[in-house]
Amino acid sequence: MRGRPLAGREGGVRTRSAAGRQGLAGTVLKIVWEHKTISRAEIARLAGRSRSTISEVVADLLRTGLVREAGAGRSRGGRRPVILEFRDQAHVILGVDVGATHVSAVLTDLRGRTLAWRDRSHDVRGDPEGAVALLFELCGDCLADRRPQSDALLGIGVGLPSPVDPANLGRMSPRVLPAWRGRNVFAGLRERFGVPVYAENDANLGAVAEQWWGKAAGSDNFMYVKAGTGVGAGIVLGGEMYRGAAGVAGELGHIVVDGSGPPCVCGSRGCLATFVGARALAARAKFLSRRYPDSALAGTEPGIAAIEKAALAGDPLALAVASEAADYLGTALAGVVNLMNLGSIVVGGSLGRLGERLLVPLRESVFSRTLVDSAAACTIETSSLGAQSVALGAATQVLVAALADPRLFPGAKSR
Amino acid sequence: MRGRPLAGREGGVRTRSAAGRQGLAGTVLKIVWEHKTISRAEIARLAGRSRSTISEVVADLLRTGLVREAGAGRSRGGRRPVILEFRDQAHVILGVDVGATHVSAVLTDLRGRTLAWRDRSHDVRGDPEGAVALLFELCGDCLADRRPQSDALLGIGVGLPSPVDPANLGRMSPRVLPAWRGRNVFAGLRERFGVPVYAENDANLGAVAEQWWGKAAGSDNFMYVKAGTGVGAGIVLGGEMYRGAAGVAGELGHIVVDGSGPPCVCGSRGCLATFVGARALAARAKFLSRRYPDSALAGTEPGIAAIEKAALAGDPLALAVASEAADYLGTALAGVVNLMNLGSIVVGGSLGRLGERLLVPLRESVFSRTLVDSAAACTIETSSLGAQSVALGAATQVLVAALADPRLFPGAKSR
DNA sequence: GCACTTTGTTCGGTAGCCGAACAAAGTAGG
DNA sequence: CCTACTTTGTTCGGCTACCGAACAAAGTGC
Repeated sequence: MRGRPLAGREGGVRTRSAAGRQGLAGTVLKIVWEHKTISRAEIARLAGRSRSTISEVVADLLRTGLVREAGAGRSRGGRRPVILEFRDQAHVILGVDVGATHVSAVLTDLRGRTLAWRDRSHDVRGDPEGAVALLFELCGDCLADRRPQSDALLGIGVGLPSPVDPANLGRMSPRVLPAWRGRNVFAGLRERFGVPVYAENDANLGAVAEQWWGKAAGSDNFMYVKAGTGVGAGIVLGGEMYRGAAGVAGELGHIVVDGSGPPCVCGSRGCLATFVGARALAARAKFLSRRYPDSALAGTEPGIAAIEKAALAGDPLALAVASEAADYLGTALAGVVNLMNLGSIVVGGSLGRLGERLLVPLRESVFSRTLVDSAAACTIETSSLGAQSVALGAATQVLVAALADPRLFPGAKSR
Repeated sequence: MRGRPLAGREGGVRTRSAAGRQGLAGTVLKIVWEHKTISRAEIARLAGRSRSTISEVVADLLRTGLVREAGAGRSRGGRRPVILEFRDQAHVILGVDVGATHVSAVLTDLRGRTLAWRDRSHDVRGDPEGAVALLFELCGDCLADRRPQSDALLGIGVGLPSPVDPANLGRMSPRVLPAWRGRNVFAGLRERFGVPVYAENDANLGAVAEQWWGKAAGSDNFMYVKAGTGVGAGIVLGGEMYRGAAGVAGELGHIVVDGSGPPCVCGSRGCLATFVGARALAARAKFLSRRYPDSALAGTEPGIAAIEKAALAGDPLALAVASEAADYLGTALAGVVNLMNLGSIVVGGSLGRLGERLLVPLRESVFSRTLVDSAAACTIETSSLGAQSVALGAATQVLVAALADPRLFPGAKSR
């Protein structure tokens, strides 16, 4: 949004949405998707185009099978409108989540509904070859699950625990999965299943999932925090994924929250990651266990999963660890909220699964440190999408691309 | 940039710039402006349009007087091109900077060159009525300075030390200048000078100035830090000004840099503002003066201006204060660089005027705390625009709007 | 001198969208 | 039930912005 002159010679009053790649067809398709059922006249009003134009575009969409006519709607004082309906089942999408220690895949329809789901533990870094085989296997399994077998596959989305340059998928950053370098996994997927493949960073996909199906719906400027093994973030600004100058934006873990804290791998001291990473939480739990001899965790070597479970059961030691983590996380997030004036923050990953037990101390920590304008604009929630979050986001990015450009749907006229 | 399918059905290969408000005319005008001199054929290649189309648009632009033909250029192996030239002197722009304790105005041509400059100290909050009168006076003075009197005024930009909602100038946030509420200063300016008026937050305008005329030129994701009385920032992401969910983004001063530091007005402890604000620096200088009895500042009650002057003269006490401030500022910026993966940071305000004396410790502080990918992508500089920075940015925002939509130029055909 | 480029213009054509007009199908008020 | 007015969706002529082919003018390089 640029500044406007007071002496504004107003341009068109119409709300022409910033069309996606394929202009009007994409705009209209997205409107139908959003409303599920809608008439041509209503689309024309929303898109700011004439009814005649919309009629033409809709005729194209009807031919793709994505949209169908479904009887007459209620009159608004004149002829009854013909209701158009988005066909959620017209295609299916595969979403794959490759983590550090697991591979999972989800099959969804065009409304993000889960049709099949597979999750398998695997040491991805230790056995990258096996991970690729597993990835193909899970995809095949999910596809075998769908009933009529006839729903065409629209595409495959892949989430990776690494920065991804979407413009340059062929050459992946070798940082996280060195063994994947060279062997182009994505090209393999594309050939095997005969559909486009999209890849993206996992935290970014968590953000996409929240934006479309979760707590961030309707928020244009928000951050998804993935607090698991490490602390990462997916940032959506102005409704678009923000990647930064080199595509590595989202390193939330290296914001300083205590200048005199322990040293961090990044070279600084007291980084957030030294307080809320999985290893830090485990160490802290062990340290505190003397004070909580009754805790279920006392005397054990608790992992992140054990702490999560204990906290959900109300274990005081686990809650103390979570509360401390929330305070540190909140300190970092407060700075971000002040600087970026975010509309919402959604916390996912293991910490996010604690729900209210995390949110109460977290909100307290953030809002006690933010300026009133920024605080008022920002809501803080935990994710409700669970372990499928990243895979769901991976599927969603395929949906996003196809809604913006209906030509990507198999069977759509290509020009 | 959205993710792209590997199986890309490539669309147009052309580089159609994301046209501004007025489509092709704006795109072409901006290209001419950027190249200063350029041929029609070259424009066609850059804009990804046919030569016939560009010829037509250029014919329109020639009529506005913004562009003129200036002889023949060098042949590239065929007929010699007709060189088009952007007329920097076709119009002038007024930029106004209303600070807490001063009002200044600059008159520029369309290349950002200063044609006139006025700066006056004034207690704006204490005497808002007087500030408005002063503002009108300085604008009039600047306009009286131009030689031929014939260059038409294009518009007036105003910078304010307060969040500004550019979509809603009539009602300003009453936070900073309560007395300005109601009396619509902008409407007054518009009527007096008969041109559009644009307003914007001062830190944002500093960023605009750096983006167009300063150290951030060419950077799409950068932050301008205004370290003066307070610590604010103007953030440009994806080439566009970032405002946040409620238009108040940029509060850099309330990032925590020391969890056990002194309490801050925002409710937190150890905020950046408690270490590098004008008041904090003065207090710190006083405290340290015992250790530096030889310092020019010892025994005085140094203000921010005195510290700045002493530091530039090499005074050890002032340098120590600056160095400490740089360390704290760097801690906060490191977090931002990690999270946002910025391409560059430009420091302005009083701290920025210290140049290398600030940059050496600041860069050390930032880069010792950032991950290699983020550090490699980011350059850190001090502003070279000096006190005119905000006023220059204010003028520039008018230029930006007009280049994007040539209809805003007086004399341009309105359709 | 000749073959080949490049530039800028002219001109017919097209895609995308609009608006007027219209028939179909409704509502609301007497 | 009849009349006046709405709303919907389609048809159709037309406009705007742009393209591409063709061309003349003006160059280069061998």
